Order: sequence, then C-alpha cells, then structure tokens
Amino acid sequence: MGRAALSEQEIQSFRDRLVEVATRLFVRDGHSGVTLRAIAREMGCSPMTPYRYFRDRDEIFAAVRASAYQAFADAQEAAITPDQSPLERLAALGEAYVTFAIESPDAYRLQFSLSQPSADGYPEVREGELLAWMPLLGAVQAAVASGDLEGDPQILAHLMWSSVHGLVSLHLAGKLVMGPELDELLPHLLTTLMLGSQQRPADLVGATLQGITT
Amino acid sequence: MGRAALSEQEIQSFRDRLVEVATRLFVRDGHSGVTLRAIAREMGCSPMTPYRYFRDRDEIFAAVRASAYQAFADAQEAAITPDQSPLERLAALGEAYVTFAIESPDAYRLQFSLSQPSADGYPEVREGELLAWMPLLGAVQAAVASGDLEGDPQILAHLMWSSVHGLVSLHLAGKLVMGPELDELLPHLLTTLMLGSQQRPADLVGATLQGITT
DNA sequence: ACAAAAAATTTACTGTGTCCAGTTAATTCT
DNA sequence: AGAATTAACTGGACACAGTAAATTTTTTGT
Repeated sequence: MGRAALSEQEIQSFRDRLVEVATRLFVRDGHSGVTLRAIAREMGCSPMTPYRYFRDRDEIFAAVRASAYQAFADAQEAAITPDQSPLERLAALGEAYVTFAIESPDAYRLQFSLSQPSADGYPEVREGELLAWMPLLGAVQAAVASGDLEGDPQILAHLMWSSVHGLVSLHLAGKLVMGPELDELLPHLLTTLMLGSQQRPADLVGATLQGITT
Repeated sequence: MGRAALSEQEIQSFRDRLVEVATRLFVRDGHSGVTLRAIAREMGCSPMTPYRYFRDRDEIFAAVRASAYQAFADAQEAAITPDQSPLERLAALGEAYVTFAIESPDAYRLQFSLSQPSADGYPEVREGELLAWMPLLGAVQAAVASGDLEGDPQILAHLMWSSVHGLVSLHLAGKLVMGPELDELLPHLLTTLMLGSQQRPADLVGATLQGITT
C-alpha cells in the first residue's frame, strides 16, 4: 500500500533523543532557552518534525518532566540500603532529595515549579510522580510498623515530603538568604518532624538523625 | 523651555494603575495572559507607553510581585489579634497563609513559583518579602520567649514557613490528589511542628492547636 | 506665535509556536 | 520493474510576543 508508519520503536527513539536534547538545552540555557526551534536546530531537523511525535509544545515538556521524575525516582531508590533503620532511611531519603534538587535545580524546577502546566492529561507525568513517591511512603510505613513513628503513614509521608519540598523550594527561589541556610535548616527540619511524629524519648531520635544528617 | 518632566506623583500613579491592571489580567487570564500589549490595550495606551515608566517587562512583573507581597503581608497582619496566645497566633498565621494562597492562587504563584526571576536587583520585592516575613518571626519569638517553643526563633520560623509553603505549594501544583487533602494535612503539620519544637506535654499543645485549626 | 523638549505613538525588527500546502521517500499492488 | 499510495518531512506563511528607532503629538517658556 503506502509507506509504513513509524514503528513504536522509532517513535520512542526519536522522543527519547528529543527529550535528551531538550534537557541539555534546559540545563544550558534555562527555561527560556528551550524553544522548539532551538531543539530542532540542535537535532538537525525542521522545527515541524517534532510535531509528528508530539502533539504540541506542552506535550514535549510533559515528556521532559516525566524523564526528570524518572531521574529523581532513581536518586531516591539509590539512597536506600537494606541495612538502614527506618529513621536512618528517612533521613537518607531527605538527604538524597535535597542533593538532587541542589545538583539538578533545573530538573527540580521543571518538576515542581508552580507555574508548570498541570499533569492532567499526561499519564506519564503522573506515573513519574508516583514512582518518585514510593520510596518515601515505604520508609514511613516501615517506621510506623517498627514503632519509630506514630500516625497514618500517608499523612506522615505527605508532611515530610511537603516540608522538605518547601525548604528546597525556598532555597532555590533564593529566599533563604537572610538568616540560616539550607544546610543548617534541613537537620532541624528532619528532627523536628520526627520528634513531632512519635512518642519516644526526644534525645534518642534526635541523636540518631543528627548523626546522619550532619 | 520645554515640556515639564513627569512628576514623581504622576509616575507613581501610572505605575500603580498599571500594576492594578496587570494583576487583574493575571487573575483573569493566568500567567500567559499577561502581555505588555494586553496591559496597554486594557489601559488605553500604546504598547510602548509603559516603557516610560518601567525599564522592561521584568520590571513590570517585579512591581506586580511587590504589590502581591504587600497584600500578602496585610493578610498576615490582619490575622493577628492582641488577645492570642503565642501558639494561637502561630496557628492563626498558618491559617491566614493557606487561606491567602487558596483564594489568590495567582498572586501566590507570582510570589513563590520557582520559575520566577529572582528578586535580585528589585529592592521593592525584597522589601515585600521582609514585610510578609515579620509577623511570623514575631510570633515565633513570642512563643520562644513565653516558653511555648524551644530553639532559635529564626530557625523555627524558617521551618514553619517552609513547611507550610511546601504544603500549599504541592496543593496548588495539584500534587495532593492522591490521599489526604490540604484541609486534613494542615492541622497535622502544625501540631507536628509544634510538638517537635517544644518540651511540653504533647496533649496540651496538640489540643490547643486542634481547637484552632479545625 | 513660536521653538524646544518631553511624552506618546507608529513603525519595524527579531523571535516565538503553529497551521498549511507542497515535497520527498518508502512501501505494496499490479 | 513500474505505478500508486501514503506517511514523513520541509519551507513558507501567520499571529503573537517584546522592544529599539523614528516620528508625531502635546505642553511649556519666551
């Protein structure tokens, strides 16, 4: 009949390459440096070619975001080792979270900036979010199961996530310049959250976390 | 000689009107709806006229941001009443914080979104940030002075701010759809933070805050 | 009334995302 | 092998953005 349609494999490969290029541009030139035309120039194709593989600009950015989430989830997974106690694991996840945000601020911005278009209609993005969320949830569940923390794991995990996110977020936005810095605040935040979420003697939990986060 | 230069008063009045118009557009059409041309159309002047009063687009947005901070600071101030205990005051500030963010999500985004250009070089924005920060810092200082909380007020205030900011931030980004909602998380967050920041019997502080935030 | 100077507008330029019409290239049927 | 079909791609427009330069309008002192 006619020309064969692109195979799933070809489509995926083009998409992957484009996401890679877009990410590089993002890191190099920041948010406003990533234009369809710049991507196309960098890929050696016409500005319209990407439209065969993505509906529009938003879908391209959704793919880049999904990829960023994947990298983030990997970093979270990598922070986990079998020998950690639940609290140690929580502290390690917090550390990894902050480290990722500091080392890849653009990726982090891409994932969490408020002016990002919502993930509705982009299941890959939602999927990435869930993937990145699992390690923390698992660690909190373990901590509750072991009696290190008390409360609903879903709620506790949300509190920790949002708190650390808020801290990182303000740091990246350059709003922590007056007064204490991120390095100083993170241990305080973690210990405060832990202390507020359990019944054990405060000095015990505090000592455990201080040993990890400093 | 020639024509008189614009008085300081005229300049300020034009700027104020423009910020007002821009804010309205922001609320109505969202981030991408606010263009210089739309502002000019709405103000009944040519697209170039604003350039007499602002250096460029960034400076316009800085003015809008400063104004948003002002409104935010006002909301914080309004949440304070003389008869509140330190802990009640903290809870009230947290409530007011969240309420403002929910009711004026665009203003909030404008202030805190990560992809916002930094406040460097825009002293009015920095000033607004400081203004919005003072009530919380004051309340924390009072709470430490009264013995309700323990620790460095600067650090404690930062922890509270960033935690609540993180929560609101994730909510506005639509990332709290799975599991617990903002209404449920906020009281938990506040009590957890308070409990983690003091030595008093947990049930006492918890009861006080639960009474306020629900 | 006139000249000069500042304000405001018009025009034009570059760069954006995207639509549309035309072109190229690959595959299959005869 | 050759023709027909059809998907992939290209290049050129368009509408919109921010803004620089030139131009016009308005206001004021003489």
